[in-house]
Amino acid sequence: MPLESPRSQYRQLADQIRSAIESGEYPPGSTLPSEPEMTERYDVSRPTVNRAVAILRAEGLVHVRRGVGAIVRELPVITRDATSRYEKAAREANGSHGAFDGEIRRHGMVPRSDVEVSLVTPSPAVADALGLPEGVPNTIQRMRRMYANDIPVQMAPSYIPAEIAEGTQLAEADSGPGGIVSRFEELGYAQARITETVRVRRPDERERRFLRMEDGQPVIEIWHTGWTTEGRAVEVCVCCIPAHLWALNYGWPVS
Amino acid sequence: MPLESPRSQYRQLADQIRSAIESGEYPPGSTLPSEPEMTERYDVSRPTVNRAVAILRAEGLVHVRRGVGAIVRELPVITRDATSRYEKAAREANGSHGAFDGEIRRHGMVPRSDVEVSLVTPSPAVADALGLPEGVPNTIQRMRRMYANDIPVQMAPSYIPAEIAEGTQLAEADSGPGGIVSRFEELGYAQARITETVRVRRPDERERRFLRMEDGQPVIEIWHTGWTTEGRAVEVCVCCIPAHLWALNYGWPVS
DNA sequence: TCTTATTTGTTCGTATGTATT
DNA sequence: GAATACATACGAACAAATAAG
Repeated sequence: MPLESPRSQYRQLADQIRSAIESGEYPPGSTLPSEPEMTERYDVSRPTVNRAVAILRAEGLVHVRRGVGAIVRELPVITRDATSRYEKAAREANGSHGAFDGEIRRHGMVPRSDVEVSLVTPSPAVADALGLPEGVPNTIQRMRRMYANDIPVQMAPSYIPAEIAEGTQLAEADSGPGGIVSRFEELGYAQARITETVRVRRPDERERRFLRMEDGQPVIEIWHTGWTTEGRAVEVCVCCIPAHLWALNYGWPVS
Repeated sequence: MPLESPRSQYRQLADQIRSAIESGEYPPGSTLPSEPEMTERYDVSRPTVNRAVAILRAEGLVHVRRGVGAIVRELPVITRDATSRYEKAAREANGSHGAFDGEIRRHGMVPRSDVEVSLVTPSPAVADALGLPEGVPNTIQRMRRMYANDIPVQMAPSYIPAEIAEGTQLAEADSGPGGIVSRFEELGYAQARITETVRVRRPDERERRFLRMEDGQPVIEIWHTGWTTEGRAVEVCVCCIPAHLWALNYGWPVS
């Protein structure tokens, strides 16, 4: 590979492979040529090839497994419509259990999710968001792990004051039709206002492993808070999703 | 450095340096020890040190200049409050020209922005978003480059149908008090509803250079659309910001 | 189950180039 | 111009995961 000075070889190689992927030469599910093969084909060293592939990994374009190779990813971009996902119609459409189900079904994929419910001592940040005292086991955690076509796409622990949730379906794994938002309504804690804070960061090891994320790939973290008309925060959800898989939609009236 | 097998040396080293930064051992503005120095101190090869530093760069923690070293960044996280930034009060507070000015001032920093106005043929995506025919120079582009304390923090070209903007202050570099949203109001195209789509991606070369971004660092791209009560899209803004510098806030009533 | 070939992950030592001071 | 510091690249080697027999 002839090297044009301003652009490094590994970057040029990454560009070339990316083009090949986008042109369909390497379709989703196929593997790229092995590193030794590309070493020869492009006349560069193996570390250089490895570094080029690392770029594509960080972009979410390929998915590498040792002993197998670099597999081209299918890239179903999932749209999360924040505004409509908390409307009753969207939550209960097609018999969906909550917003996520409808979201994935709309993209023609099959949703699945696990929920683990437990009584926990919330982190200071969560306690603060809920207006609860710190360091006390006063919160129900609903740890949801979500999949689309069996691919992990979201990890989202929700936190609810135990005072509200205990003894109700909010503290059960199956939250029933319409998801927990519908349960809040029935319990007299209808969510009247939503706020969300969006940040991009690197995943921690646990998240990286669960979401099967490549090195260098960022996640989007959404702190989602549901408020009653009285201004009480009744639910905080810390949603963690692979950045390359999702697009977020928001819409609101200008007052 | 003794190597624990499951975690690579360069990752361990990155962790160590990160901790040192967070503990204040290397305060913002200071430089890390040089690579040869760390090579010796941690007893690893220089490429390994380089790779560890690359992680910190991608995280936005340090900023590397050849011939100088790795400089620890100050990390002022700027909050972009999407809901309130289009309210008149916020836009015109402190004599601010538009939402951005107020946003930066609120963080105790000094805002500055350049605007270049030109008549352009919009990309298909922009034309589509505005409901205009493609391939025709029918759009006013307001290319804004924004700075906080003279650090580039945002690149945001706005697109307005030429039919609306031409001959008005919308087509001038200085959009006047309250920013262009106020001008739309005066022209009878008050924005009644906002939609935003958020995506995370790698910056292109131009963006990377302007925003002084390190290798591997993602940007947030926000497609912002302003709609009139009649449902006409009168403004599309493609906002590009370094992901590590910003947090986005949204809030809306549940209907 | 064990073995072997394949493939990627990581690291080293070394060398050269380029930007800055 | 010289010294310093990072950027990139090569070749080699061994480790670890996987697949096939």
